[in-house]
Amino acid sequence: MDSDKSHIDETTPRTHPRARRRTRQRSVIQRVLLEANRPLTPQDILLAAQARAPGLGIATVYRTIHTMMTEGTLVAVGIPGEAARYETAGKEHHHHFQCRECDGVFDIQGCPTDDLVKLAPKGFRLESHQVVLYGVCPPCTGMPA
Amino acid sequence: MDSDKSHIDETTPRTHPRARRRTRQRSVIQRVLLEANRPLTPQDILLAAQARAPGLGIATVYRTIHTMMTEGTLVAVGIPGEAARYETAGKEHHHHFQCRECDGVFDIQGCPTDDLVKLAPKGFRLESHQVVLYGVCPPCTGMPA
DNA sequence: ATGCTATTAATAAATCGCTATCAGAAAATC
DNA sequence: GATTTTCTGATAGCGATTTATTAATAGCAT
Repeated sequence: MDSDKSHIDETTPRTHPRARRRTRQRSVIQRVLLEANRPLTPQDILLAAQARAPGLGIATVYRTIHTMMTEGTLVAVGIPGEAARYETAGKEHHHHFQCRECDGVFDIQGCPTDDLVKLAPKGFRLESHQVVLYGVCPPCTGMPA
Repeated sequence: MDSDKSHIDETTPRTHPRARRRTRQRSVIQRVLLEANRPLTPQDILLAAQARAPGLGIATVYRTIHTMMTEGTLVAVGIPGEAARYETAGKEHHHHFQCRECDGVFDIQGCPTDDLVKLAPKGFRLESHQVVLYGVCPPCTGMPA
């Protein structure tokens, strides 16, 4: 019984669980993130998920975020001066737009990568970049969604 | 005594002083910011300034930052996931590079503004933008400064 | 169904960045 | 140099975000 586990190579030291379980809370949070199609704050996630999983706690949101980040199914999106937001991994290279009215962050496509690469001065090894556009989103300009 | 002040129009409600004094601490902090030529965190400022003003406290750094921001001689620079940094105002439009080794932030010149403007999707009113390049700075690549 | 254990909700507590407080130090003014 | 009032340093406090704790709940394998 006990010797059966002795050969298991724990190369991935898990902070949390060793065998994942499919819980209602986790499913709902994952669905919220998938359907949002834009980066959400932990609070955003909590609010949206509580509609489908009453009683959901903020700690579970953070735990699920960690789990998904570890799995590689979620990535953090940082916006200057803001708490981290999270969006599903696997999207193609893109950047973000933040509305100064509602503070919402939206995905935008396209990127003048070549032009940005040229900005790196001599001696600086460029590895990645990030663009954030600021302004007002359609709903906040009075336009219908 | 009291009536003398009654005619003063306090249109600018000062959080802090009304008549600035030239103190050693303030001079040193301002010099640090001017000579840095790149955005510094309050902690950066504190460390650099303490060399020239022993005993300098963090509160004074924050106070001076506020004072200078109010004066318009300092602007805040936000880097995703980082505390605010500050650099002297008046520079022309530019962006920043952050070293993932030392976390230092450096000014870079040039900006493909036209290309970035095109990224804003229909219905989004673009007002400003920010570019952050990530990589390794010259000193951290082993190169001499 | 039962048992094992991952998971959860609630909440306490730790961080972090920044601000307020206040007595003493030090500019500016006389 | 004495006076006045700003300025400073030390530290407590605050708001926001994130993590740890813990007893109870609920997947999942048997």
